[in-house]
Amino acid sequence: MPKLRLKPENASPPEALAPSESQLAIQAQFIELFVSAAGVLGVPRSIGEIYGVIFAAPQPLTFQEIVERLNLSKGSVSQGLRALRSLGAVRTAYVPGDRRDYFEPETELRNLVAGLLRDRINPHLEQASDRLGKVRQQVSAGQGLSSTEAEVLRSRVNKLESWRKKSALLLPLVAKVLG
Amino acid sequence: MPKLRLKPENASPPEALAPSESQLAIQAQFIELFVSAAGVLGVPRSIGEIYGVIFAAPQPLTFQEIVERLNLSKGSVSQGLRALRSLGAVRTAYVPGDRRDYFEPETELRNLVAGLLRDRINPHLEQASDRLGKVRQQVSAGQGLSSTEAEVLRSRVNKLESWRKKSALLLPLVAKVLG
DNA sequence: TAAGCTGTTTAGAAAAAAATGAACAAGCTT
DNA sequence: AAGCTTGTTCATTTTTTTCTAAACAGCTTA
Repeated sequence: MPKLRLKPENASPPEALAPSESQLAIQAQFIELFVSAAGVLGVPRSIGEIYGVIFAAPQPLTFQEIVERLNLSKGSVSQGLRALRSLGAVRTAYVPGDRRDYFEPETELRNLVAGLLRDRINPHLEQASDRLGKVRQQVSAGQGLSSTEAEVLRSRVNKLESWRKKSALLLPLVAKVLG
Repeated sequence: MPKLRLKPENASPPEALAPSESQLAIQAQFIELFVSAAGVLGVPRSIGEIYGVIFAAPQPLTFQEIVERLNLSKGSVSQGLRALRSLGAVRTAYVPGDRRDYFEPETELRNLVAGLLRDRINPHLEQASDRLGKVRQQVSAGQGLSSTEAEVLRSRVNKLESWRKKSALLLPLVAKVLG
């Protein structure tokens, strides 16, 4: 008989028992929810699954538990957890006398949104600011444009500038409402 | 000598002349900007290009002009324009005596954001509401949970509910600030 | 009604993104 | 130090998304 890949059940570390059937059903619902959210946010499905399974767990989960419950490869889980930590969406919890990492969810919307803004939105906004300056220059210097054309282009650049300002106004407001 | 694929230059329809060099440079800058924005929003690059080229043009563009300026296939442009129209990001402009469609950009941030919310966010929020009800039910009915575990899960569900409420609060506010 | 435009649809190719799995590092334990 | 355990890295494979090209539909004019 080949190796059966049994879990070592005797040396009892402090991890959760195998989830009951109803726990599994609940977990599945949570995961669905976050997978759908991942779709909206444009992040990989697996990241939604990982956050979901952590969010659905009453206690912090180990890396190994995440891998087993989701049937994902270690590689995917490792990468997914890295992304989630960088967003501040999961934290590691310390468990005395256990070398393994335990993961628990950040549940404050304010902090989750802040992470998204920091990691995904802000860098692009800054880059956009640079580009916008460049466009403005070129439009000013523009040769070979009829004056009405030049006028339209200037107004387009001004529109963009006003978008930028409104965004800059909006983001702090978002933070405030969520806090 | 094989066919040279000349544009018929004699029958002069009301479309713009070939853009000058500086117009091309300006156009390129605008396009870069919107391609980058497409990245943030998670829409295909080609859609960013199409919106960009329309935004950069002092006059409305024809389908054919978009195809030529971007070196995209007719298929991509057709699909991209459909998506942009569905978002309300481009409109068709009527030109008397011309059978072709002319495209011009929606430039009000308020309307652009409204389109995104309508097409991309709202459907997911509604779906999330449904799922959330389901989870709540299952957590209430949940067997095989210790009472502390059940307590944590209930609080997680409540968190989700509060996220939903805050989002519902936030979206109108966004509309207001942008208007 | 044939022939020419204008644009749409869609099967399949090409490109991009995501997931896997095997090698590897780092830390314990014996 | 040899052998676990825990997790990371990264080259490769798989899956998904995006783009293309060719057929086609609907008008308009000859």
